[in-house]
Amino acid sequence: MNSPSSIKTVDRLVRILDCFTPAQPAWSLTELSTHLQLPKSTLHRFLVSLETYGILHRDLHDKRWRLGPRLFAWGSLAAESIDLRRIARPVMRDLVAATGETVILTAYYGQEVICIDKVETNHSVRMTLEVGTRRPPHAGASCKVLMAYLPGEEIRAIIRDKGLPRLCTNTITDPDELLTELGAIRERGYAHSLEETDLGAWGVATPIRDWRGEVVAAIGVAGPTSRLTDQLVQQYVALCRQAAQRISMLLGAGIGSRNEEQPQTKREASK
Amino acid sequence: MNSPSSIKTVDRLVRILDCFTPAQPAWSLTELSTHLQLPKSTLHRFLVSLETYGILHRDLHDKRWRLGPRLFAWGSLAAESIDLRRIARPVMRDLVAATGETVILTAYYGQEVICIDKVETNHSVRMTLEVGTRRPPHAGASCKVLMAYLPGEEIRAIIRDKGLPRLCTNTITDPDELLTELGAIRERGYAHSLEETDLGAWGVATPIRDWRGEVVAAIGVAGPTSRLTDQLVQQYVALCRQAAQRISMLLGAGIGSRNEEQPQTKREASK
DNA sequence: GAACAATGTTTCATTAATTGGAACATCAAT
DNA sequence: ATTGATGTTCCAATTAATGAAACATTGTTC
Repeated sequence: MNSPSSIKTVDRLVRILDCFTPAQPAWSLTELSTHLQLPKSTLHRFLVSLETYGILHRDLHDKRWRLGPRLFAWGSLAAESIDLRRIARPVMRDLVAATGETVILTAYYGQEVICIDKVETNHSVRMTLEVGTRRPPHAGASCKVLMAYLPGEEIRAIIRDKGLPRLCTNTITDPDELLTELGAIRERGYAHSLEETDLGAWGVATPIRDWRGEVVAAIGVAGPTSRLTDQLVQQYVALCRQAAQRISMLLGAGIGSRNEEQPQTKREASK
Repeated sequence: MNSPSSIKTVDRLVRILDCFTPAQPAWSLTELSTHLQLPKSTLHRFLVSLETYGILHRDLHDKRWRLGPRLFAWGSLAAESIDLRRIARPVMRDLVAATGETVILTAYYGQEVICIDKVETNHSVRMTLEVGTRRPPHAGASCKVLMAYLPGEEIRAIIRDKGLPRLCTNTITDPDELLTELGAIRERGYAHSLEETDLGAWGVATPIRDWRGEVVAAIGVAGPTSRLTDQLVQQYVALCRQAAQRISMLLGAGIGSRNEEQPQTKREASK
């Protein structure tokens, strides 16, 4: 869950803030104290300190602690740093229109896959994944495709550190089986999944590359099994791949030797 | 800018993270070091520590530091705690449709006004304010209306701590003038502004109240002066007020004596 | 391509800040 | 009024953060 960093106070801070999840977004002091195995006095000092800056917020109504507006502000700013979103959004909208299913944009960070953006379909029965949600990398199409293009070292680290917990009926829990699957994904250039993360859900996903050809994100289509047929899957894979390529292109991928030849050439000719 | 809290490391952390703004979203170690007057070694330890958790992110391309994905994740979660957004959104959309101008939802926190949500109009010339942006409370319709309903103590504190910096031609920079204006806003029940924050921009705003009758947010309409006429302003004020009332109603306001029976003893901070 | 300059990283003795047990305060329920 | 639970403050012990300086890396100039 948490590897130690160079500043212990930061470690604690992260441990505290990470307790706030969609499942439990509000905590009382005592609850947190027992959950984190931290003395109430220490925790209390942290909470009050964090409240000073609006990082946490004590609800006047139920007297519980929640994530505060400062995090909201920082988070919004962090989102702007990801200009990938701005670039990908129109393409994602097109993909939703073409497939009639929810489209998600994901990236890998720190042994987790985070949902950067989503565009939902209008179908009343639809796949939904909240923006900002983090998931383990071994289950689901978007997760697997991102994992597939990590360095082998990193893949082994994930399996070692996080294990392969079963999230749903078809989650791959055997390391060897997963490695084989990741190899297959690299070969095919896309990943698909069926009930690996949620019952009644399927997904396909393809990698997005930056100007260096590095996989920096994934775009995925996901929906309920009720609308699933084999032909559709192949169609969706093709559309998804096109979308990924369009985004990659916008990120400067495939311009060829544009950045390969530059290093020698000095632009400072006027000097 | 920063009042001391009970944990110094948290103070530093906030000071560091607050350097990342829309104006300067990326910093190098040396830049930050000189800006914050912190030794490079100390700062370096912080940055590396924060990177461990994805709170900051070192861009591989330009080697600069930016806000990281974990803040994005926490921010998204913090946004969910503000269920005001979910409630207000449909009303905001209606208001955009009725006025043809951008509508913003704002709240007061820690001597600042933060933009919680926005719905933009389709006009090519339009008012835009990014979600998550923080502004001083003394200029602009939304800001002023939120300020107007703060306790007098808090209003004085803002003027004392932050001053009244001039942001645009019509910014109110005189304390007495501002207090008079805030009184007028309370009497009228809405605020309006013309070029107080941005050249060529106007705005009107009305307060949103929760089930206790407390002002918890503001809804505002804003646009370019090119589309402004006096009749329109009055029309927009009426529409804006209706919208605020609809949202307040949805928050449980005006259900009658539900919470009115509580004695009017305000829990003044008896410190 | 050697020398230089600028930026980034590590080390470690000194110093200051965090810690947490325990005492105290507040609140709700009976 | 009494009890129990939750929240808040205190302070001596000890740990953890500090930052000057040495070191390493990267990029630029001649």
